[in-house]
Amino acid sequence: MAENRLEDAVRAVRMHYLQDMTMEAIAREMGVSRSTVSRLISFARESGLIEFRLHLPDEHVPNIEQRIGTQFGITAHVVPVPDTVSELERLERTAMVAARVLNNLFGSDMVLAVAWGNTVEAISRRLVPKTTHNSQIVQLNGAGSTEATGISYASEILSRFGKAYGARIEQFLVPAFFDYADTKRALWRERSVRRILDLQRRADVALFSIGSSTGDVPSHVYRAGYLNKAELRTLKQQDVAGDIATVFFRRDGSSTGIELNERASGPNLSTLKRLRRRLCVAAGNHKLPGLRAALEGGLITDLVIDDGTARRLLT
Amino acid sequence: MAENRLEDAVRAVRMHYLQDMTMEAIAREMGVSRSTVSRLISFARESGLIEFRLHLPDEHVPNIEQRIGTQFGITAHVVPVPDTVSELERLERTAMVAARVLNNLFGSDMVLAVAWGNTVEAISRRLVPKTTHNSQIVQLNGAGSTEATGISYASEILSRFGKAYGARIEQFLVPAFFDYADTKRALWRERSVRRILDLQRRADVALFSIGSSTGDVPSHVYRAGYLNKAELRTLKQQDVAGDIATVFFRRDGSSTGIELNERASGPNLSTLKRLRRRLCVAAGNHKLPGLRAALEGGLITDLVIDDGTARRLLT
DNA sequence: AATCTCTCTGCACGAACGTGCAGACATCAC
DNA sequence: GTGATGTCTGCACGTTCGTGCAGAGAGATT
Repeated sequence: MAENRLEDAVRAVRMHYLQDMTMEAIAREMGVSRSTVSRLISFARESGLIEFRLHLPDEHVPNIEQRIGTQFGITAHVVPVPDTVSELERLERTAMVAARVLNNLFGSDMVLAVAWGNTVEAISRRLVPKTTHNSQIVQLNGAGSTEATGISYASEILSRFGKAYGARIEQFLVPAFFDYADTKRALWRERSVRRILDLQRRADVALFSIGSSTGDVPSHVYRAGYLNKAELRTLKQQDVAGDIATVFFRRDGSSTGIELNERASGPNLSTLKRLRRRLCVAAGNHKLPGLRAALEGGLITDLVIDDGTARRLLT
Repeated sequence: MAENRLEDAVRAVRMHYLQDMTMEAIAREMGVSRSTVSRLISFARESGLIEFRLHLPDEHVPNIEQRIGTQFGITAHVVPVPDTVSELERLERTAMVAARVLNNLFGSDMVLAVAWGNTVEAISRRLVPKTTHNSQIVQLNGAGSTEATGISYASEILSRFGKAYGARIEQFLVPAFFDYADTKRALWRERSVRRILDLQRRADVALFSIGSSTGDVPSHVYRAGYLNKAELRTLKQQDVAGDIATVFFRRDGSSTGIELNERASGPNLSTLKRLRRRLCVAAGNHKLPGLRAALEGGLITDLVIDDGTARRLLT
């Protein structure tokens, strides 16, 4: 029966979307009730069996996207969200679009490196399944903290990606930040760790957001358990604008001389920049300073951003 | 205003299909009525702004398609249609799918050669617009007859294609069949005609159905005004199974020695076979003998066919 | 200025759709 | 055999959507 369900779904979807038939008519032809057809079609949508693809006649790409694209040399996807909605809904809706954009970038025989945090978590809940072969998901930075809640959180995110793409997942079982740079250097020599590092370097697509200390929902790493007050103060003194996967950078996109990076588990920025596609998802104005800096540093190749933040980015 | 309409449509479509919002909610955000949103979205669908793409997890391609595909070495699209519906509806629904399949084959910088007839006419009415650049549509065979109704019929079909793709169209202003082979040979030397012939030879995609003398709706060329009774009798004697664009062939796909082909306006089969993609659309059992022959002769690379006919094809 | 014509919008109604619920049926444990 | 458990289906209801119609507004015509 289970295989039949999928075939039925294909049949129903074809009739509905490709032949413009009503579910009623499809039900009659398939000899089931209309509700069953409705359910088959929902099932098909949820399992990514059908994709809605937008064909913009080039000259009609919304000009915010065009302007962001040309100004920063990236591909931009602007998510229409009115300024009135809550930060949370803005994030959710941006995440939903990001999930679909990701589907166009990631596929068989590829490696996807994912950071973790509020934004990526939201995306992980909205992923549209897509069957791939021989692909892998690798965690981009460690999640261990003094409170130890981060690990299961990160691994849950990761497993959602694995499930959606039918891919093998590789956790990165190290703390987000080390207390001693020496420990990191030592660990980085271990073969188990090097295997992960190597996979990260070979990633075809990296997915991340921008970490920021401000905003209603500050990024995880700026909250208790990861960094202490002294460290946070130091970051501020060094004019840090944001971070990607625990690696900090300044307004001009540079990261040299920021001591904390020596103890961070994420990839240094020059390593990151070697990856082919670097998909950044940024929702909310509090991401702006960090986003500007990341764009300045050329850390991003593809951007999903909400409407309001996009407009402010251009001013 | 006109440009705004398109942008609004894009916005609405994105919210509806990519963010799963109801039209009600979209209307609120855009400050218009729900009906306007509904109309914007219909408009977007009709103008091909949004495409519904089916992702089959490979191993789940309906096995009729798979079997036809491997048995004949082609790509098959089987249109689910119950056996109970009328021939007419079967044709309409097959045509609708064919129009979408064509959109995947044809694009910018390409030449499309179209035959004309009941099937292609139905397709022309269902075309999904798609903007292309520097592409051309060329008529594959002449339409003139002793009754002279065919020309405007064929040119209307052609212009629909041109409109849908924003492409230049080239009519082929010659009769479907010549009375004297000499006339054809003479005309084929004319530069105006050679320009068309050359375009046909350079076509990237050819679109045609199979002509057949049987069935409720026999193909145009088998009806009055094109061939007389003696000619039809001769075809029968020579064991002709069908035709593509006025060029006849036998059960084994061969066409040598069929005298009428010397006087036909369509491309001879070896010329046709040089084209990269040859999309055949066949709806209805009466097309079966001709279709088998065409497949036998390797004249087809892509096939859109209704379910019932597909099943019979495999037996 | 008055009138006509064309296009676009919201309203209102009927058609199409999604989903909680309860019954049917299969599977498994004991 | 009996009951527990889980999955699937159709029904019925509330929601969401498409569309004929009539009014509003913008040019064009006289």
